[in-house]
Amino acid sequence: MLGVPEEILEPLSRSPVARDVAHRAGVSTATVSRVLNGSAGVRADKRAAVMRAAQDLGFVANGAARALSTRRFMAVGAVVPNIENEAFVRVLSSFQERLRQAGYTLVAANAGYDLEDELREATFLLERGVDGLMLVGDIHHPDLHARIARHGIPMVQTFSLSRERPCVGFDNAASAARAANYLVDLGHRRIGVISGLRKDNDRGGARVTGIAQALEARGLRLAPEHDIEISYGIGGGRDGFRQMLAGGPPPTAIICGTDQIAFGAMIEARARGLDVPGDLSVIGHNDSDFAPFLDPALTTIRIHSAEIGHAAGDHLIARMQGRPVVRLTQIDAELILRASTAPPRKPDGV
Amino acid sequence: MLGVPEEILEPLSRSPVARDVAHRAGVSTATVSRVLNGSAGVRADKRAAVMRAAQDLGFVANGAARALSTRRFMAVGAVVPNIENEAFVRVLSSFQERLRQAGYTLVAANAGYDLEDELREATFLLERGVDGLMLVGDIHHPDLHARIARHGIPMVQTFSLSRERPCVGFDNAASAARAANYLVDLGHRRIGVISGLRKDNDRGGARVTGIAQALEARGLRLAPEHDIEISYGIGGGRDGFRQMLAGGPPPTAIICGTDQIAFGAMIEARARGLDVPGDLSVIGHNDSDFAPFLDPALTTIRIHSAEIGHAAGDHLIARMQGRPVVRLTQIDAELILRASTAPPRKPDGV
DNA sequence: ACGGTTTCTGAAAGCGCTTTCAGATAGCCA
DNA sequence: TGGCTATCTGAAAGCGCTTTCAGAAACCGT
Repeated sequence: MLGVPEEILEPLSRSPVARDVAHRAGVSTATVSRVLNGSAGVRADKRAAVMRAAQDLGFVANGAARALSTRRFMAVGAVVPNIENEAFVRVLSSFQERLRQAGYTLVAANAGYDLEDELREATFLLERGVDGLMLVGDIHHPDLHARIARHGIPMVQTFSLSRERPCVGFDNAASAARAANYLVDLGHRRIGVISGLRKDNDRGGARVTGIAQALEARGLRLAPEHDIEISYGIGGGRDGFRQMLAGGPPPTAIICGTDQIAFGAMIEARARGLDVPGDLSVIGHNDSDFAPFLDPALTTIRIHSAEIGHAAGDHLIARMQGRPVVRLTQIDAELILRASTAPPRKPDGV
Repeated sequence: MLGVPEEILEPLSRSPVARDVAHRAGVSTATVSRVLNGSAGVRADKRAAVMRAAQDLGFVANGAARALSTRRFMAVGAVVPNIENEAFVRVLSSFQERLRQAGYTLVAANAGYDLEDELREATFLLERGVDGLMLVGDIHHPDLHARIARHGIPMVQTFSLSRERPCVGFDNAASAARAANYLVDLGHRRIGVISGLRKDNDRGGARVTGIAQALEARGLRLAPEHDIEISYGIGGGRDGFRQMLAGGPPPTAIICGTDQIAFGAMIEARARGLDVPGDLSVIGHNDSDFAPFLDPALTTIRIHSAEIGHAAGDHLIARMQGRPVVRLTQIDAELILRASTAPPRKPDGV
């Protein structure tokens, strides 16, 4: 009573091919193809017969044969540094949404912040025959662009802007600088940074640079002991803040590379009896779903991931279809003010 | 000085094919193929010549042609309910790891907890020619299995166990029941549940059922007003707990469908002046990365996502290679005890 | 140095689809 | 109804690779 055993359909000799449909409908494979695709100019009765036959047989065109014949695979690849990172997942998700609408499949790969690995994964996708490629950031293996070019497919890079390559992103330095300026405006003078690993990661690097420059422009500086680099995560945030406190006079405000890091830093601050935002203002990055629910709610730089994904998708689709595109799409990040930032308790003279 | 313009490689006539390599190496395409693949029995000098030529030309075999010829696509599909859900991402990630090692590509799709959409996405992957398919859960569109069978490819379902289909997962009901029993052992008598949407989601449903049965076995019951269904997320957890409090005497403990929900419920509890775990014990699901860092640290049911992904990958690879496999792999979830659970402050008589 | 093996190698036949090209049909006007 | 154009349709030629099959080359023992 639990339904037919699975094997009943299994040995179905071989899946039907276009010729089977053609036979059954009494037409040629050419007509079958015409009906199932472009469908231009096939007489109504034949069309119906083909549809019917295809239906009956449960015909599904063989993708490889089609790809070989049309020389288009209808798939695009994406290589992201970390598929478990919320921001990238959101981009992939919205990217896929667009692609799917246009009939493309997304094939995503994970490169783990390593240039060699990224090259390997991208090559793998290229071999598979993807029709386009999405990359993250502006730092890649020296061979990567040549390989992509050799395949003659379009690529777009996301998150960072670039003069040289088509891109969809924002100015990491500028938006981090905005956060820094906001803190300075509030009266903070000793401002720290806890970022994730910056090696081969232009986003992280640009953010710190942006902050340092903003501070300098205001006559302040990012002290080396307040510039901490950790591996991502809540635990990293705790460690990072602990480390920062070990290095001289504590900052009155910190900017963190992710909301997870900010969360960790806040936990550590509380454990040390520091009040947020009274003793320490905290700013995160990404506006993760939990950010508004922290105590206090986290001020953060919101990256419009969904829009980046959509724009990257639109860009690639347009190019694959030979339509004109703009090379650079800027989607600015936004500073979301919440309760984790406030003027320092006793304004520091410089 | 910024490097050569991008166009320099772009119009590279056409990417090299096996015949070009063959020419250059002075052999036939058959030999090229032999060298680049199975490589059995080709004289060393010819082999070297072919390698050399392939290298020089930057030859990359056309995947579609290869797939068409071998009738194997070297890709497997996965359809998950929500690609932004941590648990699924972790499974995909470890699943991909295994596949990648075996030379397969993972193509993942998002079905959004809707059976029709799942069918659509799976069909899409099937059309693409995937050699295997991973699904989540035990509830699917009635046509789905027939379609998969028609393609003659193996599939494996994850997270839920099944008598009828190959699967890798755990007994959702049993592990939730274990959590319930633990709470009862602590002395709790009024236990509530906040789960995500259960429609077309056997995992969620099984968990609640498991809890209800466990309570009944101990002479208790899951009161309808303590059985709340919400859409996932922290906000949902807050709403859910609020709703629960509105329905009569409050529970002294709750089990939540995810750690996010638990987080939300804890926030709401605190907002209402309830102490966790003094007034309310909370158990989550998944052991998300933030769980140990909540205040108090969250007791939760840890799902060994990485192991599920690995096992599912191994299973599929074995079947695609025609090796024997076990149909059912059980990877039990584990109750991780932390600080969010404790005996109720004043033990309730039943 | 020769026949018999054994090892290599290339020609050619697909894999299943799309698409061109020319022939077959249908449609139209006088 | 005949001739001409406009539509449809099928045969056949690929797409670029793998793989079979049979012939060529290399190797062996005597």
